[in-house]
Amino acid sequence: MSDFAPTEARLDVTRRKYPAFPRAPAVLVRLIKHIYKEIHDQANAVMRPHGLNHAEYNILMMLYGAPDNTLTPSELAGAAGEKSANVTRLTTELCEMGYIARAGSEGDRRKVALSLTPEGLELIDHFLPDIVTLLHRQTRHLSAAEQAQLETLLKKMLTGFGE
Amino acid sequence: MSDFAPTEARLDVTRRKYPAFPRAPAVLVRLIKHIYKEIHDQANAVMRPHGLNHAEYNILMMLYGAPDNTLTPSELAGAAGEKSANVTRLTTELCEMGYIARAGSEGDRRKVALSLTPEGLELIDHFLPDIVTLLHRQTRHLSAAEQAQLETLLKKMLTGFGE
DNA sequence: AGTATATTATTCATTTCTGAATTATCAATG
DNA sequence: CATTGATAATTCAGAAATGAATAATATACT
Repeated sequence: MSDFAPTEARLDVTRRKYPAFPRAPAVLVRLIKHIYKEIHDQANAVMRPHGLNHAEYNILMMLYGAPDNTLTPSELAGAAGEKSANVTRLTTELCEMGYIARAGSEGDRRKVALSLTPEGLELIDHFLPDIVTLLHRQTRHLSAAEQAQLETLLKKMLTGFGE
Repeated sequence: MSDFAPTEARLDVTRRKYPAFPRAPAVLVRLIKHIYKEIHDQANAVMRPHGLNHAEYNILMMLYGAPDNTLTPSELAGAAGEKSANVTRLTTELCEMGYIARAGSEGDRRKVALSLTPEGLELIDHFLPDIVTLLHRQTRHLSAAEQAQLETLLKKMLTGFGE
């Protein structure tokens, strides 16, 4: 599942037909796609026994990391990398499950405050060990130095992605 | 759209509450998620005028890079990182659009051969300039050396991801 | 104050994806 | 050659995500 050689071979074929196709950027994009899909699938598998999926896990963790365990839907969208329409759906479901609560914001009445409930916090404590294991597994081939280096490079890549 | 500082802040909060949460792996995973989502959105936007989405683009490019412009559905699933059920749907649609063709495989009658049609090849030639531009834009902050380094590290991360 | 512009969140129809069967073929073994 | 177990592709129902439109509130400007 992790043999990247065929991808390289395909890229060579592509470049023979279309020499302007930039090898390194294309490899990077394909690698990131493959890694993301694995991360996504594995997170889904780990979270399933807890009754959640990857997206819901992310929403909860963004709130867990927020001051006061509270964010607005649009902050949550940015933090979790979800479209706002999707955040509405996900948070509505999480509300129904009792893990987060919705409240109007006093300062700006357009805004909505989404907060973890005690049940949500309890759930997080319950699944975090599995996630920690998963994170270690997903990075186990990289030394601490390599992780730091990779972090630097990915941040650089992300810089100004939207312009 | 590319300010990663809030993510780091959230991670610090998380680690104060739950010290075992591994900082570097979590950052890497979140970075990859963010970059992938950007890549996905931008590819969707670029391909839309051509009547395709990111997934369909990928399917076509995997065939473009294959010997004889032909792959089986399961090869395609591995190459494009899509679930096989999804490959069936995507390729059926691409067949209906006339960009690829389905044929039974002679050697093994369980297999199906999916090939680019001349129309498919023509379409690819037509959209590739836009994709090349996009790929350069997405990696423009990285030097050639950095791209090579990043490639090495991502490959290392991907190694044995599935075990 | 009144009007135009921007932001926030949601809704809705549609598209896209997933996981769990199901069907068909192949390969190996007794 | 009959049976068992793997592999390939598809189907299907349900889940998840998207883009475009809407409603409500806020901000800036004249």
